[in-house]
Amino acid sequence: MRQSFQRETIRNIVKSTECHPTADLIYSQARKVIPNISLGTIYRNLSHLDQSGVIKAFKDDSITRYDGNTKSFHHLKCFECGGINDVDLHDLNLKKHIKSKFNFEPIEVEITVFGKCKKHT
Amino acid sequence: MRQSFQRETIRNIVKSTECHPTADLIYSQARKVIPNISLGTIYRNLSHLDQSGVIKAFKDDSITRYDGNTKSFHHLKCFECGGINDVDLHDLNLKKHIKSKFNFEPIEVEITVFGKCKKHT
DNA sequence: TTTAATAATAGGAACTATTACTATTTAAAT
DNA sequence: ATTTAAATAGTAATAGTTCCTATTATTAAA
Repeated sequence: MRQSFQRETIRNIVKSTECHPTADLIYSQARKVIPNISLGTIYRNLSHLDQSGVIKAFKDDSITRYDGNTKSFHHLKCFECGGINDVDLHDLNLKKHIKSKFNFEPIEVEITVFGKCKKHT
Repeated sequence: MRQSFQRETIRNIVKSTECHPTADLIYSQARKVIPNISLGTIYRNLSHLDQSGVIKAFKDDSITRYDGNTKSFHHLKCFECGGINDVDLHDLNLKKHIKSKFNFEPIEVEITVFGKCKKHT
């Protein structure tokens, strides 16, 4: 993979926030640095970065969001403000349980908990 | 809510399968019964049925699937065949854990386990 | 240090799932 | 039977994303 200023810029934008930006938000941030960057470039690079494990893509409703934190796999999503927080719910027991009970070989466990965050209780 | 043959047909299609059909699949099944049914009618009614708790909608990647089983909330998805199975992972402990550890009021827990089903191990 | 090969880009068209719009039809309450 | 509003068919519009193509830029090799 050859290097490009566009990809570095996109990488930095995703890595420097915890807000799980969408392609569109990343696009508008990137345009501040490279005014004529194209949306195709945003998507292509986000995809590369995701596939190479540098960032992590996930679906929020029907929109893709990107996470600079590749360590935490689970999310707490607030019904009130839409905010999403990364958490680690260490799913090992769940994996064992699934393997023995359902005869299914678990590889990845995706958990999203919907509810109310501390700001709205 | 007034009754219609279209809605009943759609309901029956979703209720009589465990394959989590998409709107498009339901559309083509419904056309066998009502050849000129429109896709808008499919979506409108699936939405009604979901909101009234008769069926359950969920996102699989970027497509919406519909589940006649409203009791099981969690899914096992096979990487190999794409098949999705309903399971109940009784998430009560998870809810307690989240509430105490993250100061977040959990309402619904969505779990999807990706891996290999018994046909592919 | 030029050259060659090809990855990456900008810009725009195309695609897919879904929703919105509108004139017409239909269920069911009066 | 008449009335009223919900539901419909058909179609246009939308949003997010991917695809396409001519051009540009990075890197490896000569």
